[in-house]
Amino acid sequence: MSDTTGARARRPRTDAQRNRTHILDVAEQYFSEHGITGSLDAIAKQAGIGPGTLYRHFPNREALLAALLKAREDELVSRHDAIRREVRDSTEALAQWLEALGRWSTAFEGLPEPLRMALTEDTSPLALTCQGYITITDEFLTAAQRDGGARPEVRGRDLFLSVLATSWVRSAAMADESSPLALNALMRTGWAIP
Amino acid sequence: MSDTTGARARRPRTDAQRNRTHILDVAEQYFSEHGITGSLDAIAKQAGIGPGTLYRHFPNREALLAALLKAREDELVSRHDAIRREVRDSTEALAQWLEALGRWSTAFEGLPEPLRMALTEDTSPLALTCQGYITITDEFLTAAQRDGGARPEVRGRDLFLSVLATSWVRSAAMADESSPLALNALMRTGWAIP
DNA sequence: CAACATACGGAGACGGTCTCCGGATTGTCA
DNA sequence: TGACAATCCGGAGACCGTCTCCGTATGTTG
Repeated sequence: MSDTTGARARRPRTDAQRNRTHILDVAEQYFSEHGITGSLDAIAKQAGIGPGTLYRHFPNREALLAALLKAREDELVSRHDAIRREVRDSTEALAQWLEALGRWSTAFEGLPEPLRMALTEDTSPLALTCQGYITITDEFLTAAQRDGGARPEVRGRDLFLSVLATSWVRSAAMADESSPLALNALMRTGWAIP
Repeated sequence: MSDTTGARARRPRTDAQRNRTHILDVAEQYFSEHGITGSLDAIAKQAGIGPGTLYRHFPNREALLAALLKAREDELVSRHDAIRREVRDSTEALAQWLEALGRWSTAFEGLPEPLRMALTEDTSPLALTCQGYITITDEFLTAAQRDGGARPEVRGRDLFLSVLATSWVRSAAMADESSPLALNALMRTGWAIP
């Protein structure tokens, strides 16, 4: 529905489109290096544009983040498909999905924070994404529960939050690198049935 | 060693002392209402003093926080004593200690964040406090492990981080109030041996 | 090539952190 | 008690980050 709609808007100007993708490129790198709390104006400057331009494309940090994560969404969705296709054991499938979620939520330093926020304020552009992933988690979870591999009292939302929480611990590189692993193990013994 | 040291500093002026405690009072209330990310200058204004005065007493937000938590330290220490005195079952003792830690780390909205930071940068005034509580956690934990109530591979540091992580989830009041409870339960099945 | 919609850019309002130092206040000692 | 020195106060303002507004520039369409 983007081609021949009745009163269709003309398509965005090419310079705008170019700027948009360029901002995303720069932001991707900048957030990777400085974490998501880095200065947005600095990103604009590094992209060679004015702050106004950046803020028109992405009205705030969350919007920019959402756009960046959109790119990684395909990655996660295809991982989701691969797991459904290749992993027979439903418990193992859940475990692998949670691991994929963990990688996703540590894409940038400090990412777990806005993700958690998005779960409370549904006005956030990240809220929809999170909700979708919770649903997927629930699917894997109920399958595992049906097969007796996961405790029945656990909910998908709780697992999603667990992943976020352990990713949050991992943030701000700890002196002790083993803690995130330990927490993951703790979580797993928490939801799994041996 | 505060009385008759050789070249002892004279004791602080009474107005300074008065200001200090007054700042703490105001900050306690302000952080309770607005979370720990509230404006420090606003606290100064509300206390009827200049920003400079606040920052001389507490050079940054962390220092102020540390001072506020110092007050609650007694509370936690006495809780620690009470548990050791009254709770016979070492596993139950550990559980109760973790619960006390959880309450401590949710004293103010947003508190878990600086606490986690303090664990990585040992220059923080909060670092010592955290370290102490990790040690205590380790004591309770090894006792529980000796009695076969806790998994041997778990470490005190991991449990402390777990508590912080669940408190972090609780922050920013979720629409779903049951999640923190669920996470706590998950954690417990994670470290406990039935 | 108009003329119109759209987008750009940067000046600057705003709010927060934190510093600096002239002036006020307190403690001390003769 | 009356200086004097040590100490502390207060607020102006430097600095940084977020975000807005609008005159100007650039694309797009007929």
